[in-house]
Order: sequence, then structure tokens, then C-alpha cells
Amino acid sequence: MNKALDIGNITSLSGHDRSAGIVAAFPGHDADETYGIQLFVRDESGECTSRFERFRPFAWVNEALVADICEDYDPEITELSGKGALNRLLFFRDWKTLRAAVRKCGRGSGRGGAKNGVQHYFINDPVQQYLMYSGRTMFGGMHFEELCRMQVDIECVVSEGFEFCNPDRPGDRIVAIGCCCAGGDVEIISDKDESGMLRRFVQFVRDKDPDVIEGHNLFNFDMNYLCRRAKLLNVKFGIGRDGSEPAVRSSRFQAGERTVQYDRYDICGRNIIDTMFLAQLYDISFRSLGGFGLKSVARHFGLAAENRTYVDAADMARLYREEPEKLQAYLHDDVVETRRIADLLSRSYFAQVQILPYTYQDTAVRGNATKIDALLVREYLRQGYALPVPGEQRSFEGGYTDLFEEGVINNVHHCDVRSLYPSIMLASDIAPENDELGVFPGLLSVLRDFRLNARRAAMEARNAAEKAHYDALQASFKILINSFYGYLGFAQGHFCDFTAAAEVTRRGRELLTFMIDWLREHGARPIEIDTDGVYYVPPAFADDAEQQAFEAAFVEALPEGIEVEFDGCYKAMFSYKMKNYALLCEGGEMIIKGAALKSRGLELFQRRYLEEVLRLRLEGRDAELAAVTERYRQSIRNREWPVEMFSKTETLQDSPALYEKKRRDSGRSRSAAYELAVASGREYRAGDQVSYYVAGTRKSVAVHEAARLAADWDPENRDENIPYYLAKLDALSKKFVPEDRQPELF
DNA sequence: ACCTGTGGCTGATCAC
DNA sequence: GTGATCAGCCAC
Repeated sequence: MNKALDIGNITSLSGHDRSAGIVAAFPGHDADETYGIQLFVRDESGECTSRFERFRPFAWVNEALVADICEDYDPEITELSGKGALNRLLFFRDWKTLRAAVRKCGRGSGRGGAKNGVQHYFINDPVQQYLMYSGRTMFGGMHFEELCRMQVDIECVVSEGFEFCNPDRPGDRIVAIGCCCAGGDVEIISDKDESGMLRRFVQFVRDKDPDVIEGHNLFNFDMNYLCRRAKLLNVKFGIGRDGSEPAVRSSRFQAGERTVQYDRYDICGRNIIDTMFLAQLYDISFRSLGGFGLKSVARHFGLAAENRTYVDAADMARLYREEPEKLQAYLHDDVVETRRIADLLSRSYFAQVQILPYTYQDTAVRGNATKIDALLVREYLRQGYALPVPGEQRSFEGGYTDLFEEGVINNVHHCDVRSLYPSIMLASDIAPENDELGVFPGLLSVLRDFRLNARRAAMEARNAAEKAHYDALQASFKILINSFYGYLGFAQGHFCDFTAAAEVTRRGRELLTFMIDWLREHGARPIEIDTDGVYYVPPAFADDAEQQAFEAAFVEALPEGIEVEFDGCYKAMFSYKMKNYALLCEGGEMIIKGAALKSRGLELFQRRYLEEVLRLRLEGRDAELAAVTERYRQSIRNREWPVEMFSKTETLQDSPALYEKKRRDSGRSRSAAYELAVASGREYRAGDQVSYYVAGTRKSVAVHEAARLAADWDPENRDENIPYYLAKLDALSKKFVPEDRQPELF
């Protein structure tokens, strides 16, 4: 281990107890019925030892509430120092008592902030409480390869006459369970006797005793199906480390603007990692995934199983009867791909869990601002300081975005300020006003140094495993570092500070304005700016030395603590609107940015058409534009495309039930995706995607009436709306093809 | 029960 | 038709 990366002495970051990694922890009682936590710790030999530690769950309250709670629940009281409103820590004899006491404090979880008069706060999970109080972390000191990981996938058949799986329908059933543990072979459990299969699966989990169970869409499909079948068939699904069955509750997972409603399962002493969630989180930063299904994700990362077998899901029942070996091969490939995707995407969460007072499972479903909050709260707790209550929310101004030139521009350079907001916060000492211990700036600065060290270690790594380890480490830190600014504006954070957030962005805008002025004064032409970067046409340089002198002078002109990176030279740029542009790289590669140019809200044919048009324009081949438009027109008229080309995929932000409620209560407009979801009879929930196309023969149709599910497409009886799609193509062509290059109308 | 932020573009719907 | 509004997606 690189010495510079020993986080053992940075207590605010690593937790204050660096003893061996906990692989599992769950609440329980010892022989004399005292409440506590059962711990499983794996030593260097890989052996797991278990021990019980007494632990009293706790809650923060304001002193005014103490007398009232003491009356009924007899907590032990610790006075906390400092100015925060939550200045007493109450320890209760067990979880049940804590919950009852908290209920007495009033409604909500205590995160409503001062405006709601909230005077208490508690962490609603005993294991998380234990981690926060003890300063320990899950898997501390372990390597990713030492984790015992298991992958699961199941195949089901649907009763005759039904289209969708329903585990509560006796005629439906699981026909095969594929699982793989710790890099071993894939095991397929398949039998005529479904109860027997489930019992064998339970035994498999107990034998292998995994720390983590991974699967693609595991929460909303496989776990759900397995548990419900087990219940229906009266099989005890005791896969917990204490032999208990999984617990389930409805929860929400947020990935950027998308909210996914899911059935959260908790297996005692184990962690569930859903690779579909990880893929969605990945896509927030990269926006490159075509879809979130297993096959689509595997293909995107180049991880598809060799000689992959493909099976039509609707054909599962026949396969099960007639070609079971084909079904098994298919399931085998699914499990292999799931494992590979998890290998790639879960490392960063493994790196995080060694720092955060969270379980592994929580680390992979909870947001960044919440994680920063947990780090701050843990340090205040360790130092015996009171917690502040969040102040009242207010909105504030963001980054500076502007556009100075439109159209095709040759020889465009780009520069950006390295970690703009973190740099501003550190250079100008901007921190939450109520952070009296100065933990926020301390953490930020430690994390930044630490990340630079991790990045260096990754570059100097001697083997692939070491490189992967340090890469995951530095990537996780980067995400955490970038979340510090967002945390200032996060209304539920105990240390949020909207004035500080506004000051950060104000200085950012000021800096960008200065950069534009400098570029103009030195003969450059700024084209487009967004928050922390500028696209510009540099002045004509006689040679490389002149360019270097220009860039050095620019760097020199910037304030202390602000670094600029020159990170791109492009042959051409098509500047369309703010946050919307296309770049042609020196090597011929094209980069497209912006909702207007590459949104999933555009049908595939529109995205393809735009790609072709933008490339021709960037390469100065305008003469060929008319032919491209004409070719797309012909394809629409002649019905040449598969349905995927002109169908649209939308994510339901609300459940169909909530949509209908909003329509009734607040006059929400109709929307095709929801109307189709409701009409389908299938159970949709928030976060599900709906693909549809527009049918009919008239150009102007109400989309919500003319829309059809892509799944119901009949290639023998094509009914896509030709005038409607032609009009869409024409609208696009009018926007991106110059008038003199439009094809002649027929 | 859960939740980082603001800024910008587009298409669909709906009242006028 | 037109403008306002909203939902969805994207940039940073």
C-alpha cells in the first residue's frame, strides 16, 4: 500500500476505528436479552469470526424535549458542546424504545429543518447507527477481490393466455435459477419441482455465505419473484446470515432527474447490489447508455458473453418444455454478464463504503449530499458537538452560460477551470456558517490531496488489480469532492448554507467573465461558455511556441488557487444554442452535446439524421445535405424501417396511479406514455420506461390518442403515421440544413 | 421514505 | 394559430 494513501490517521474521513473490516452486522440480543449488534469480522486468513457487542441506539434532540422523553423512555443523556440546536444525545435500551420515543417527538424523521420546528434527528437503521457511533466502516482494509460476491438471475414462465409475469398467479412459475459465487462456475438450479428449487437455492446461499448478492434488476424482479413464490409455496426463504427471511419495503432510488420506485429488500447480514441501478448512476455522468437492460448494458461495455445465446422472452415456456439446454445456456450467459458488469461498476461503491458510515447496500442507493452529511455528522458526534438544524430553503443563482457565435466555426480550442467550485471554496474559505468545528473545509482539502495521490498511484500501479483499486478510489473521491458545493444547497443537510452556495457561484461567474475578457483582449474569439469552461477560436499562432506563450500568459493572469486546463483542439465546432453543440476532433471523431441534438426524447431516426447532417456540416460538405434529407424521406414513405427507428422511449416519472390523480386534482395534461401504461393493464411504476410510436394517416394528430406501444407493433400490418414522421423530419431539416440545401419538395 | 445544485432546449397539451 | 405551461432530458 502506498504510504501516502494511508487514511488511518484522517479520522474525519476514514472513521476513527480502523480495526479489521466488518463483513456483516445486524441487530440482536445477547443471552441476558441485552440489545446490541452481532458483528462478523473476517481476518486475514479469510476466516469469519462473530461476536456480540452491546449497543444502545441513540437520537439527537434539543434540550427542550428531554424532560418529556425521559418521562416514558428513560434514556441516558449526554450533553453536547457548541451552538447547534440538537444539543442532547439520548441513548435508549433498544430499538423499539428509540422508535417509540422518536414518535413522541413529533412527525417526520427530523429532517424538516427549523421552519417546521423540528427538534430531533435520528438515523433510521441500527447498523448505520452502530457504524456512525463506533467510527468503524464495512469492509475496512479489505480488497475488492476478498469480497464474497454472488450473482443471481432467474427465468420464469407465464401461464397460458397471459402476457406478463405475476408471481402471485399459481400457474406462473420460476423454471430456472442461475447463480455464481466468488468466481466459481455458474450453477443452474432447474427442476419440475419449484419448491425443491427454492430450497436448493436457500441451501446454496447458506453454503457459499456471500457478503454481497448481485443481480440485474434484482430488487424489482428477481428478489421480488423469489420471495413471493417462496411465500406462495410455503418455503422458508431463510437466506439471511441469521437464518431470517428478507425484509421488504417500498423505497425510492434517485439517479439524477430520474426517480425509480422499487421494492427494497434487506437480507440480514448481507448486501444487495442491483447492477441496473449502478448502470443508471453511471449514465448520469456519461449519458452514453442506449438502455438499461442487461444485454444493452453488457454490449455497451463490451462485456457480452462470448457466443451469446439470445432467447425471446415470450418463448420461455416452449423452451422450458422442448429445449431446456438452450434456456440454461441463455441463463448462464446472463449470470456471466451480470458478474462482469458488477466487476466494473461496483468497485467505486466498495471504495466508498470503506470510508462512509453506511452499509455497502446503502452506499450504492443513496445520494452524494447525504453521504457528505453523514461524514460531517460522524465527526460532530465523535467530538461531542451539537448538530445544527438545517436553515430555511431558498433558491440561488447558478453558473454563467452564454453563446457568442452560431453556426460552423473552424479551429476551436477549449479550456476549463480544474474543479471550479471546490477550488473557489478552498481558495476563498467558503464553508457553512454553522460548521463551528471547520469539518467541511478540512474534509474537502484532505479529500482533494488524497485524490491526487490516488490518481498518481493509479498511474504508477504495477498490475491491473492495483490500478483498478486506485482508479476506483480516485473516481469515488472525485464524485465526493464535486458534491461539496451541491451539499451547501441541499436543504436536508444539517450544514447547508444557501448564502455560501450563492457566493461560490457568484465567484464562478466572476471568474468566467474575467476569462472571456482576457481572451478577447488577447485576440481570441469566445464562442460558447458553460459554468467552468470556454470554447474559443485562438488568435493565429506563427508556431507552437507562440501558442504555448499565449496559454502560459492566460494561466498567469488567473487568481491564486485557480488552475486552467487546455484540454481540447477541434477541427470544427457547430454551435447551435447554449449547451448544444457538436465538435469534430482532429482524428475525425464527432462529439455531440445537448438535449436538442442527442436527447433520448428524439426518435432514433432523428438522432441518426442529425448525426449525418452535423458531420457533413462540420466537414464542409454541404453539397451532400439535400441527398441525405431525401434519403430519409424515402425511407419513411416506403416504410423501410423497423419500429425501433421511429419509436420514442420515455421514463415515467410518476406511477400511473399518481398521474391519474394529478390529472384529476391539478389538471395535469395528458401524456402518451402514461395513457399507454394505464391502458396496457400491466403494472407500471415510477422509473419504468415506455416505448411507443405514432400511428394514423393525418399529419396533425393528438399524440396521446394516436400512440401505440412499440411492443404491440405488427410488421405485417404497418400503421406508422407517415405524414406525421415526414413533418418531424422536415422540421429538423429546416433547423439544421441551410435553406439553399433543402431538397426540392415533390 | 427518499432526496446534491442551477440553467437551457424541445415537444405536447390546452386555454384563449 | 398562439402563447403559457409542463414534463422530460441534458450540460456542467
